[in-house]
Amino acid sequence: MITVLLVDDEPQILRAMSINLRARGYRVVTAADGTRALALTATEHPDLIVLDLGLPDIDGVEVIRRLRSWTPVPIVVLSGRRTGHDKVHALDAGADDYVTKPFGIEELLARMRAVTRRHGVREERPTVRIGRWEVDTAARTVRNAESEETRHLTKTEWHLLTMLVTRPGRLVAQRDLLTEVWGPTYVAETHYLRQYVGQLRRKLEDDPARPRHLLTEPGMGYRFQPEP
Amino acid sequence: MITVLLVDDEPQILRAMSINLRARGYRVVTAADGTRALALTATEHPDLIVLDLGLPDIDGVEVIRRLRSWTPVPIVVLSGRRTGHDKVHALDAGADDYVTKPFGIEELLARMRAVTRRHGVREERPTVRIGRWEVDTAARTVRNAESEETRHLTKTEWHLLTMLVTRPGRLVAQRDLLTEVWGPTYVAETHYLRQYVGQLRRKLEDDPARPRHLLTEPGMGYRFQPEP
DNA sequence: AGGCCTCTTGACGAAATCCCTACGCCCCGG
DNA sequence: CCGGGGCGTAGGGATTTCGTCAAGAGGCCT
Repeated sequence: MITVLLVDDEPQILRAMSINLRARGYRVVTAADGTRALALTATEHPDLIVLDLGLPDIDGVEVIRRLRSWTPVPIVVLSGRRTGHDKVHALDAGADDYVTKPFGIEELLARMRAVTRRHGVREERPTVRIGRWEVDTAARTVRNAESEETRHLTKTEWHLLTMLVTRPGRLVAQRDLLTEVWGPTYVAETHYLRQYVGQLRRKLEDDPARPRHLLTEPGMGYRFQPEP
Repeated sequence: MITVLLVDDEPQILRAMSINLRARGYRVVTAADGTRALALTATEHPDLIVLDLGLPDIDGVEVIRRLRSWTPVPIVVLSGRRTGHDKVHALDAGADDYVTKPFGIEELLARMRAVTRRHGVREERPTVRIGRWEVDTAARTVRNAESEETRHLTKTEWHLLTMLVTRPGRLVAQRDLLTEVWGPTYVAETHYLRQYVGQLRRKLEDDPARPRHLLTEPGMGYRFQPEP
């Protein structure tokens, strides 16, 4: 699992971005100022740092400089200022890429992927095997381990599947699945689960009628059983 | 262990919810007003806050706002008011989820699980040993400590077993088991207990006829005896 | 508008679980 | 010796829950 250190002085932004990144399978550590950012980089060894330049204690560019004195960890900079100066200074100091606010989460994710790839961060994607299929919940792809065959999953199918595979071996209660995927008003609609689990089995299980990885626990919920 | 800060101005509710949450393995800290809630958040570093909006000193939404100025800790809001305004204000201020009174404990627990999960709070596994079996009541798994063998328990079996293993070494009265698992109208149906305890023994005890961990206390109830 | 994809909803046989009855055992006191 | 209370085991019918087919509803792109 890839660890990202998020550095921003606004708690709301930290919160929103954390939720998004965790949903994509990243492990997220947050810091609200430069001091903590430097400390956490040392203790948590993040694979990637996403850094807002406007920090309360230390100037963002200075943070980059201090990091670069001892670690080559990739750094993606965020900044609200549109002037190019920041960008130049940040890149000079050793940042790897730069995103200007306001930005879409997809843009940030794309930059993060690009930077980690360039740095050869162990492409240890949070990929999961279901039979002969390789499921990458971060990239949202399913492809056959041998051939180049791929499977397409819909948004709802991904949501449901992610809920299951991120808790390998654990029972996930029907209630949890329904509230998370369809919303709290759907807690009683268990037939949605049957419907969509059935679809996932048809797309991913070798023998959909005898599932080996997407298991039913009658009356309780479902369980993703990883390969032994 | 996950620490939950419970904030509510009614002592009975605090007490009832504390008991329930502790039985599920949470560590619980309580506060009866906003001032204490803010102070305890700083000193106890809870992993999750469950907050009633109607507080005697500070408005609940204001409490959320003050918390959010410095911490991204997940917040689940409780409110008796049915109007949507509260909900919107609370979520705007930075709450993560919302439960309207009256609510079932299961619903609250589901929301708590969803929120802590989204925030990447790591849930420890209260795993219990019964002979050569390792029982994980959170994941709902039973697996052999040496081999990869597993045992499957049904919903009712899990319910009953959880009641026993969460009170290690203590006698659990027949009436308590029946009330909790089958409901208050079944307090006289002691043969259900014999039936299901028998099934659990066959699945978990080395010698079901001579149980060493799921013990009968004739006329009173049953007791889970942990390994020495 | 038309077609495609996805989500929602209904219906029904199949499977798993639960509920319930029956029966035998042990211990104890009458 | 007998009978009763409490316990453990077995088995089958009843009920709930599940899987799947099928089709309608709604959104989005062409």
